Amino acid sequence: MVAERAGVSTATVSLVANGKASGRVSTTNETKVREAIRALGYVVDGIGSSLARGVSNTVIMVAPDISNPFFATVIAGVRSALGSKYQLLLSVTDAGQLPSADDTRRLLGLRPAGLLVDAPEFSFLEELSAPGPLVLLDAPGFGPEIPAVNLDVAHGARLVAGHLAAAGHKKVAYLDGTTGTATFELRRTAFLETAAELGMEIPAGALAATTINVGLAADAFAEAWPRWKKAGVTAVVCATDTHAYGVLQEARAAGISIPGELAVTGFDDLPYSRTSSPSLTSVNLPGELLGRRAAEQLLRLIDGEELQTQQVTLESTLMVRGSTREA
Amino acid sequence: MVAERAGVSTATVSLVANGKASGRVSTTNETKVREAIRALGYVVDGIGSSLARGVSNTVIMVAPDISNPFFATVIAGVRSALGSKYQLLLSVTDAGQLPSADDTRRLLGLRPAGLLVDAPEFSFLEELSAPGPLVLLDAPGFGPEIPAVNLDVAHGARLVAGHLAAAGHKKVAYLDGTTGTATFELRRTAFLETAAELGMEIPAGALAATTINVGLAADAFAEAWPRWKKAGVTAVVCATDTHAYGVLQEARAAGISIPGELAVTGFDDLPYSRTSSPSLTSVNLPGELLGRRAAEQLLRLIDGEELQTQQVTLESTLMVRGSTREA
DNA sequence: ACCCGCACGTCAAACGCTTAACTAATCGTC
DNA sequence: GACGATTAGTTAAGCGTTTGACGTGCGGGT
Repeated sequence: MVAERAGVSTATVSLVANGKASGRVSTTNETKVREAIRALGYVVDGIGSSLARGVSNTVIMVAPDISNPFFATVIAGVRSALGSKYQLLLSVTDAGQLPSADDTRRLLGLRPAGLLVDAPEFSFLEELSAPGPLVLLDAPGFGPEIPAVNLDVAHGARLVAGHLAAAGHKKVAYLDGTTGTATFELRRTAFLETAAELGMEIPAGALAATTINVGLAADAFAEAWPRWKKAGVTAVVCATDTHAYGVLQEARAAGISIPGELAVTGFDDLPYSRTSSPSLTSVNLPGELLGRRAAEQLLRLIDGEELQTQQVTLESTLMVRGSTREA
Repeated sequence: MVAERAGVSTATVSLVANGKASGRVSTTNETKVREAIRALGYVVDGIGSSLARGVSNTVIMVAPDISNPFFATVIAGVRSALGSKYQLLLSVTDAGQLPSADDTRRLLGLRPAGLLVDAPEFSFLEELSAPGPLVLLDAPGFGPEIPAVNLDVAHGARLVAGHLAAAGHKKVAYLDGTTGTATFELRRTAFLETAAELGMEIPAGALAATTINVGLAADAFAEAWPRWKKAGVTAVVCATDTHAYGVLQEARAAGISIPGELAVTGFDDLPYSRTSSPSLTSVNLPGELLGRRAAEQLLRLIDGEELQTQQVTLESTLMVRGSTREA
């Protein structure tokens, strides 16, 4: 044990190890303790410490969709804001699955200092007895009483509509993502509304949906294009970049000139969109910022502060690239 | 408290909650306890439980590179093998960074039932006093005494060489990944060796390296291609699919016909490789299996079994596609 | 009747740490 | 030189479980 090696009580060791030594421990003893800690490679036992304090120094982030490259940037933001005081742990669910209530309960049993939840749908958190500090990421559609940091995807969708309208497109198609997901609902409705306001038309049948997958999107586009072309569609708006990749690929295979014959837009601005050919016009979502802000809010909650704003919304930006603009 | 509501002691509650009731608790009491548990929404406190048992029911996986889509499949495998007995938690490091020794120590302070480490380099684990059950993923170059599940990337590289030789390629270029990383070293040396054995030549200057990034790979290829072409190179082997995407993109931009004028191969078989155009010949690595096997080994270690094989190596397969074969 | 074993429960120690409360010693201050 | 204030350090009471050691009845065998 560290205590005996340094010739002090465990209380003193605890004080030193937690940096609460000033005014309680003499410098001589402090160095002795540090010395012993180093020599023995002692690390404060997180379990014991958590039990005594009633809470761990862990922040748990629940995420459903780890394969999304966007997610990595969110994590980076979270980490940078969290610093070294709290240890970030990720709990992932199977792809596309929502976190199970059971799993979540067990997570709470670990007594995290705070919880970050990045799940589009999440029905049961409210039921949980004492959730403790909690911040939702990119989860619109929850009450304003629950702290969240959201992305203004509706705004992004309006930017896309504005951009295409300004470029003179009259008839456009929309390739939707998984229906029923909040973010995709927002993207679609905002786009359709704004398009209508700006005098653009979405011909009958020019709205298709598919799950997120390059190949499926390519198929969906291949199937729909003859109809769309006949209807006079000159631009296709994709609910996510992944869809757009499929469209680009299929369009190239079919010899459709982009953006000459058909303009294509994406959403999410995944890394590949910068370098694809043609490069993809897309709505950039500030992932790193999303993570950072969420973690900052969480830290405030952990410190017992009142949040001046429960709901934070981050703007998205339109990155205009080759798929909608001649080079 | 559950105990008083059911009119029993906490000991009895513990027995029931852990399924150790048979032979110790009467059925009447057991149902009473279960009833109380349900009514109160009681969940065993992980912290208290971990302290008492000396170990938590958590498996921690350390991973450096969460943005790699390959990683998601590994996770899926781990989860499926782990089942619901252990809770999987991920500890990610900043992109490209190795886990810091300090972080790792703190993780051990959480008393995980086991540790899964997916880091190409990891110098200090051996120093850690009592690491407990530990399995390394895809970390060749560690001693055979430390349990690991590895991917036979060398075999994959040989398959690539064989495939190209059989297709009649005489002069090939190699676009390497970050040098110094174990997996890339293995890929390169295995490829170069086999290529030589099979009578293929890597002309001087036909070996370039770049970090993993589509754009950088494209640049590197653009810069090197005139030389390579002059040297008679008819195929370029990429150390990772990401590089290959850059090459494909640049080649298309430059009007190089693939695979007619130049064959391209990748490595990792990322999801996009199936659907790119042309589709990419690549070495498929069994990510899901990697995760599953590693978790299975870990479970054995946790149960105190001896491993019959400390080191497991999983075969990779060559997926021959359009980038090396006319359709 | 008596003893044994069995089924059912509870006790209480232990896990490793934190922290309020307390003691002891030192130091000014009047 | 006595007293409060300050500083340094310890004691011990938890935190919420788990689990081996103990009862305590009760039925069966002799």
